[in-house]
Amino acid sequence: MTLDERKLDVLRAIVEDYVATQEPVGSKALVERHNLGVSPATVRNDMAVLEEEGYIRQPHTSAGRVPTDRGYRLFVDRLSRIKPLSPAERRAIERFLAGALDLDDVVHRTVRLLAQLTRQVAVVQYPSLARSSVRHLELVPISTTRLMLVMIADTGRVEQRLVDLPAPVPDEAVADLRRMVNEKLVGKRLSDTPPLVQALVDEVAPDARNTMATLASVLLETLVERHEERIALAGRANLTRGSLLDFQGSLRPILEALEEEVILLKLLGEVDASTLRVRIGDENEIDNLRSTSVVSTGYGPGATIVGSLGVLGPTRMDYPGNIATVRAVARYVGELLGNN
Amino acid sequence: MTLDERKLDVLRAIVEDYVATQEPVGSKALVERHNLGVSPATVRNDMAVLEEEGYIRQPHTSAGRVPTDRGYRLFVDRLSRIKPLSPAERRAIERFLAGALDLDDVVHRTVRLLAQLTRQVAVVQYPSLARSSVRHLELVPISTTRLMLVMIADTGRVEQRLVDLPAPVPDEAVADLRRMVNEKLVGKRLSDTPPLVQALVDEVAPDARNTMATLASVLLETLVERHEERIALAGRANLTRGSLLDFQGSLRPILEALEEEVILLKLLGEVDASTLRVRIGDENEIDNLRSTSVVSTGYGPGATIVGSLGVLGPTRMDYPGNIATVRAVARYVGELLGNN
DNA sequence: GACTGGCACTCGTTACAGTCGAGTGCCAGC
DNA sequence: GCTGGCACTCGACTGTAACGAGTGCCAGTC
Repeated sequence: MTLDERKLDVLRAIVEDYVATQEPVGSKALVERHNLGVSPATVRNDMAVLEEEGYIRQPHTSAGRVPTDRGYRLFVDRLSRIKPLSPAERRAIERFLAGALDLDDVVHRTVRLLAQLTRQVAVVQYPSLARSSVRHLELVPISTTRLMLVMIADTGRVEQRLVDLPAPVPDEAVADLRRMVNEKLVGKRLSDTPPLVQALVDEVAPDARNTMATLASVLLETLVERHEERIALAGRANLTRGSLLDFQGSLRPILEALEEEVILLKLLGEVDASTLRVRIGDENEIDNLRSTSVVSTGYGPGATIVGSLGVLGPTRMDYPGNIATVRAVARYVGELLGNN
Repeated sequence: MTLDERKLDVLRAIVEDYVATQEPVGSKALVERHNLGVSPATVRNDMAVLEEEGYIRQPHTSAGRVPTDRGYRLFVDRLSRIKPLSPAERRAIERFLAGALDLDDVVHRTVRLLAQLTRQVAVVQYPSLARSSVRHLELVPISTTRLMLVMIADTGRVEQRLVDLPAPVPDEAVADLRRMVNEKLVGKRLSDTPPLVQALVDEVAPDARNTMATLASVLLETLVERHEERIALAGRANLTRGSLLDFQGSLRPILEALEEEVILLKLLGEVDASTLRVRIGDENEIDNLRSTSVVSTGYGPGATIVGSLGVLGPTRMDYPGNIATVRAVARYVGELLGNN
C-alpha cells in the first residue's frame, strides 16, 4: 500500500508533536494542533494504516501513538523540511570558532558548541593523521641513546614518541638524521610514507643503518600503525534531559559506549562519510546505542575530509534542527582548517 | 559527650553494612551480622546517641539508620583499618602500567585502571606544566611570517602554538632564534621562565627585537599563562551503579560538573596535596558535587608532585578500599615517571 | 467512496483503604 | 548498665474503584 499525501502529513505531525512534547500523541490533539482539515476519526483511520505499515506504534492499548524507528526514517528522508539556521546562530558559530588558538582549541570549541546548540551529546574526531601530510619532523636528543621524535602534521596536529637507540649517537649525527627524514617525508601524505621510510633505511650509509632502522620502525608506528585517532566529547549531561524512558530506563550502556574511543570511532567512521548521515535507533551497529540516533558528517578544508563530527541523542530528537546544525558547524570548521 | 568504644563499633558496623548493602541498617540486623556481644535494644540506645550527635540519621521514622557525612568523616578518620591491596592487585597495577608507550598512554592507562579497580569515576591530571621544566623548544617555519612553536617538557608533555610574526623571517634567522631560546630556557622550571624570557628580548640585537618580542609573548603564554592543565576521566558509567538515590535522584549536576575542566582541576587542586585527601559530601566546595565523595592525592617522581589523581563516587563508597587503591596507583605512576 | 459523529471498549493512572512488617522508643526488671 | 517486652510509626505493598484519554468500529451523510 502506498501512503497518500494526508497520511504522510499525519506522520509528520506525529513526529513533530512527539519530539516537542515527549508524550504519545492522540488523534484529537493532532487535529487541534495542526490544521489537517479532517476530523479525529479520519486521522484515526490513517493512524491505523500507519501502524499496520510499521511507522508508528502504541506503547499501550489506550495510549496515543509514537513513531517507530522506521517512522523517523521516513520522516527524515521525505517529510522534514530543512530548517535553516537563524543568522544569529550562524554568527554565533562563526564568532565562537574564530577565537580558537590552535588545533586543540578548535576541536574543543567545536564540540562544546555542537553540544550547546543541539542539546545532545557532541562528538568530534580530531583531524585524522591518515589523511593529512607531514609538515615537519623533529628529533630531540634526550640522552646519547634516546631521542624524542616529534611529528607535526599540516592540520596542526602533533605526535611524539620516544626512540631508544641501539648505540650512542652524537648530536651531529642526529642533525644528519633529522635532515634526511625531513627531506624524504615532508609534504607527503602519511598514508604514503611506508615505502619512503623503507627507502631511507636502504639508502643510508652502512654504519648508520642500525640506528636508522630503529628510527624507521618508530616512524612507521607513529605515522601509520598508530592511528590511535583521538576524539573529543561534550554534553553528556544532556542525556539526562527528558525522561529516562528515552533510553529504555538506563544510561548505563550509553555512558559505557561513550567511554570507548574505539566505539566512538566506529560510530563516526565509515570514512566515505563526506555526506551527512543519520542513523536511527536499530540502524546503529553498536548494541549499546540501539536506543539512540546519530547525526554525523565528515569535515575538512574544501572537499577533502580529514575527520568526522556529529551528535548523539534519543531517537526522539529534532532531526531537521540537528542536521542543519551539524552541517553548518562542519562547514565552518572545514573553512577554519583551510586557513591554517 | 564522648563516644565510648562500643558506640564507635556500632558506627563502624553501620557504615560497613550500609556500604555493602546500600540499605538502611536496623539494630537487629546489626547484632546478627557483627558479634557485638549485646542485644538489639542496647544497640538501639547507642544509635539514639549517635543520631543525636549527628553521625547517623533515619531516612524515615520506621526505617534503619544511614551514616551522615559527619559519620563517614569519623569513620574515615578513626574507625577504618587500612585495607592492603592483594598481591594480585599490586601485580595487576604494575603490569598494566608497565606497558605504557608514552605520557598520553600512561595517563590513559592510569585513569582506566583506577576506574576499574575502584568502580568509581576516576580523574587524572596530566603532569602539570608549572612544576616541570623545559627539555627542548623547537621552532618550525610554516611560512615566512609564521612559525610553529613546540615545547617539550621533561615529563614528556608537548605543547604547540602558532606564532604570527610581524615581518618575514628567513630560515637562518629562525635557527638563531631557536638556538637563543634553547640556550636560555632549557632545563629551567616553567614557573621560573618569565624573567628569562624578558631577558631574551632585552639582549637580542635591535633589528631582531620586534620578532623576538612577538615570540616572547607567545612563549610566555605557552609556558606560564596557559596553564590549561589537561585532565583525563574514566568510569562515568559507574555513576549508574547502585540506586539513583545515591545522588538525590539525578546524575545531571554531576555529569555537568565532570564536563568542566576548571571544576575538575579545582577538585583535584589545592596543590599542596602531597598527602592523600578525602572530601566527603558537603565538605566539597563544588555545589554540584555535594552528594559525592572524592579521594585524591598528588603523584610524581620521588617526593616531587607533578599532578593529582583520584576517584569520585557516592558518599556511600568503600573508603578503605578506595584510599588504598588511589595511594597505590599514585605511587606506581610516580615511579614510572621517575624512570622516563 | 471518502469522511464524520457517535458509542462501546480498553487500559493505564490516580486515589483511597487496608494489611504487613521492619524498625523504633520507652520502660520495667534483672 | 544491659535486656526483654510492648506499643507505636510509617513506608511498602495489595486490592478496589473511579476516571479519562484514546481507540476501533459502524451507521449515516455529502
